Amino acid sequence: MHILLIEDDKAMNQNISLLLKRAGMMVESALLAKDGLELLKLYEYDLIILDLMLPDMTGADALRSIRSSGIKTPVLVLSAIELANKKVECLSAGADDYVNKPFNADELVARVNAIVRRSKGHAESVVKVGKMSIDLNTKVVTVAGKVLPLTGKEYALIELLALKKGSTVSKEQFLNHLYNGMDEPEVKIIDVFFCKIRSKIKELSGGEDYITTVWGRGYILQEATE
Amino acid sequence: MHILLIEDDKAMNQNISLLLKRAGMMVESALLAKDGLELLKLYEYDLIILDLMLPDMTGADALRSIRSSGIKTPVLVLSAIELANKKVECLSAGADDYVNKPFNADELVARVNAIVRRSKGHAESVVKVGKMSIDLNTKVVTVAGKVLPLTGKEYALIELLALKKGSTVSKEQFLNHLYNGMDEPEVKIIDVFFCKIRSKIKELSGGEDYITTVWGRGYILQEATE
DNA sequence: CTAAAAGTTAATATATGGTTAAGAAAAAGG
DNA sequence: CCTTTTTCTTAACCATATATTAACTTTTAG
Repeated sequence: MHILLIEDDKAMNQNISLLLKRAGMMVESALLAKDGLELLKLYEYDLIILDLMLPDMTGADALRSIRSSGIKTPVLVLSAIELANKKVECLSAGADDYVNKPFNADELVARVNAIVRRSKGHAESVVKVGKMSIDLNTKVVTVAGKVLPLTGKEYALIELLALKKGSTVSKEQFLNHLYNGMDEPEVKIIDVFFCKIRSKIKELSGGEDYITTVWGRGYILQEATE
Repeated sequence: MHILLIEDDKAMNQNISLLLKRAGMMVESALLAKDGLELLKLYEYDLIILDLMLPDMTGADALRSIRSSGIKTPVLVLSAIELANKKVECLSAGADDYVNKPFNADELVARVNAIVRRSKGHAESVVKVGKMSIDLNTKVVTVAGKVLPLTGKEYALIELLALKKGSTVSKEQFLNHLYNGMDEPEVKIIDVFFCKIRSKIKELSGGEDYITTVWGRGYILQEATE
């Protein structure tokens, strides 16, 4: 993952850079907005981390000039000051997230990952099976054009099926996806959820159902073959 | 992006023109204020770059005459001299920004982009949902033509909803927007605020309410669909 | 046939959201 | 400063949506 870091404070710049590199990311630094913009014209990045207060340009202006030159790379704004209207200005100027200094290292890494994942996913985030389409970004599942009303856990099941489309997913994998090993309920819950999900899908599709049971192994997302 | 450049010095005019064109902008030049005003009556521009010292009129006078003829196109004033009172005079006569000569090429481009962006944004900073409209610039929310009396935090909630119109906003996101991670109160506060906001909206709208709860995920700004 | 696996349904438990009131904190006014 | 008023926050309650379990039925493989 390539990240462009625009931050004038050298110590802070090095600090963040190290932090991100340790998390396996490739970081390029710029001390001025001007330099950052120059780099943006030459290379492609997955994310821009932008300090709000730079000597040559305010963060919001830098952001606007990034966006107006047609660059759609996600931007995370870093700010030392807590000003609500700055935040609003940045978000409306096209920022994807806003983090205050001082920040927690792990949180920053997590946010960076989240933003990049979100932006990458955007291109290929809709999985389709028959009349059903699963948008992994907005987390909305549609059947025959209508929204499938799913609860959180129900969605999580379909999500995993969509992510692993083409291969069978075991009940243990579902449990793991839903509870991460913490306070896992009984395996049976998976059957119960699929029962509910299927009846909801059939209601909208007119009897069709895109989840196939693989006896003894789990479930797989595919059109019913009969 | 269409720019009108009013600058009498031919070398400088060509210089700036080239610079802006290289940044992908379309530039039309005028050597006299008179000519510039004539062009403004005929065509529409996204920005006017105006030299402060022109042979036939001072920049400030040109500016006043532009504004008095009802043209709201943003103006960036270019000046060879750094006189604080000139700057103030121009800004109060309706200029949007003020740049000194000599200027850095990249900076000028950035400022131009910034101003245009800002001015465009200005037009679309009002988010509307049903009878409710949220002006992100003046921070005033209106329902059925009447001003909705909101406290600071209450407004901040609606503001984030408006910024993220079309997608669900989680309670954690609201907390972050309101408190920036510092001394965050309990999540419950979000429910309490929405309860109050809703009752205020309903009072003015006559029962309608434009905030929809997405169970387990957050809130979303949209007309009640029933 | 039968034992294991999966489907289904209803009941119970838990989590989340709506609402209100009361106390704490902050802002406004003297 | 101190007082008054407004705003913010917490706590408590209830209603409802969701999650989980349990019990029972159906299907499947051998």
